[in-house]
Amino acid sequence: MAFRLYNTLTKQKENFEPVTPGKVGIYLCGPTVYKESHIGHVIGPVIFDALKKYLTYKGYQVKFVVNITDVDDKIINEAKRLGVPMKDLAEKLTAAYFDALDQLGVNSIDEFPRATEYIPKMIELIQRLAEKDAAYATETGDVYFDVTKCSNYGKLSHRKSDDQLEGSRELAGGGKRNAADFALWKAAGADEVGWDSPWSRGRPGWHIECSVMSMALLGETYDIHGGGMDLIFPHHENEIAQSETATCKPYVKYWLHNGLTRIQTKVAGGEWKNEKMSKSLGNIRPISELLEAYPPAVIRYFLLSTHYRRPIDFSDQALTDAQKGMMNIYRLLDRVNRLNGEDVYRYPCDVNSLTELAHTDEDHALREVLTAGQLKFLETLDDDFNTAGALAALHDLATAVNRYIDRRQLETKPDSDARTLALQAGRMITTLGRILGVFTEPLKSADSDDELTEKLMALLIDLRAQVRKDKNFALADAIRDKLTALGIALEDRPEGTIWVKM
RNA sequence: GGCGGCAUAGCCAAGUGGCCUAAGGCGACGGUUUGCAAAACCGUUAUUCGUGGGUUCAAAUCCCACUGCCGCCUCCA
Repeated sequence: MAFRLYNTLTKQKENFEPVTPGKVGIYLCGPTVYKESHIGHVIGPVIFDALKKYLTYKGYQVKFVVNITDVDDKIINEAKRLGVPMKDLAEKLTAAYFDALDQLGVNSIDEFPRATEYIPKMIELIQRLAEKDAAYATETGDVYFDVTKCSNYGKLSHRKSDDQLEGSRELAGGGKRNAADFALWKAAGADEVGWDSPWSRGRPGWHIECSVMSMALLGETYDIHGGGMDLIFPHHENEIAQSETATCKPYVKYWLHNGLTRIQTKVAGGEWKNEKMSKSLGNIRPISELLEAYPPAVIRYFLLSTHYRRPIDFSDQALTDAQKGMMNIYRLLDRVNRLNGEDVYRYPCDVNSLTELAHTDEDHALREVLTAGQLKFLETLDDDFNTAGALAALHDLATAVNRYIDRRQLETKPDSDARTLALQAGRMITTLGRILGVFTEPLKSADSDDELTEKLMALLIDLRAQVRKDKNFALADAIRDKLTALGIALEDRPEGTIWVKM
């Protein structure tokens, strides 16, 4: 089956065919760094990081760019409020953003261009527009894009600008030819950061940096541009207008928009409702807070467990449930590791060995389930990158492997080939998971255990084994119950007792 | 006021014309296993997909109306 993606531009799923065969360029709108990043800022990176990994798996050579908007009115105002230079504020917040991405396993982004590094190129683009009379300067030194010079303005958001303007928009700035015209360049106040330009000492408008940086790094026509649904209008609409008017070429082939993160907010009257998380609504949950409360792998899994175009509601309940579900697979992976004294994460599944190792009917049945699961996983992703469906396929596989280990009683009967088959089956799960950046390594808990804890737990388990041997079950159970109260679960398994933190 | 999206079990969530008497997860309830647990496995938990019409041999999936929620039109990932 061909890989299909939903394109906001055409409002339908389309077969994916890159502009240049074999190569894919992806640009994702990154943060404006004026306040700490919240959960909504990482959903795009996680989704598109997974998408790049999938495209790479499919054999494409992918270049993935995420911008950092480090000059903007909001940053200037926030820096003023804090009494720090704009640059320092932007750098500090950018570093925090990078740290969050790193923790979430977002490691496939090739370039993070910063707006301040592309000012000359922005001025160039504005000049190109001015030559075509699509950009005009006002008396105050601001420069606007004239939307009437773009014949298909509104093609992405599917709205006609005339319909929108009835009493809704203030003509901020003044001097505009049309109400829908947007700023390409803004004159700076005396005490504000600014760059010299033919029109005024000033700074770029909001949309220009994405057009310039994406085209500089990916070409004037590239494959995929992503962002949150809230960016469709005006941001992406304006990007298209200014880019295509300047180049007379199609700007982007596939526009992908992810659903917004919602969170419960208490509204006037004391009721709760789910609404978009955004800085201006004041209901943000910083990503740093979340990364302390949950293992980053859980957040990544949670974000991928809903189709990317749907809004996703964040709550502790939802994250806890996701973690529990995810643990099922981690437990299975631990189980095959114990069985083989091997690392299931380290090597990919050796598909040929599945056939070589299969002897009994049970073995062959497992092999068939694995093949079917792999197919389901990949086919599901091919249909508009349905990560939720793909993760379901991994759960099916985990259940099948658990069942296999149970039926073949591998924990009590040493059957080397069967155990290896179970290991390879586990590796099928990690191999597929790796395509989305999940189940790539053992789950790290928020607080790691030190060596002393390990030794003390070994000691307790040893003592408890002794009293169990003596049939002193009351004492053995007391030890277990008290550990449970401390958040530690003991599991008496055929090969011995293991402990896990709950 | 204009434009758009969504509505699937107790909860989360796939599926968007026939393989659906609808994946997967959480929760719940039985059973196997266990000294007892935990974990794992097996089984049960939506004849039905917001409501009402319509199209079709066939609809959760298409069309119309209605209701509710969300988003955009001003900064937003």
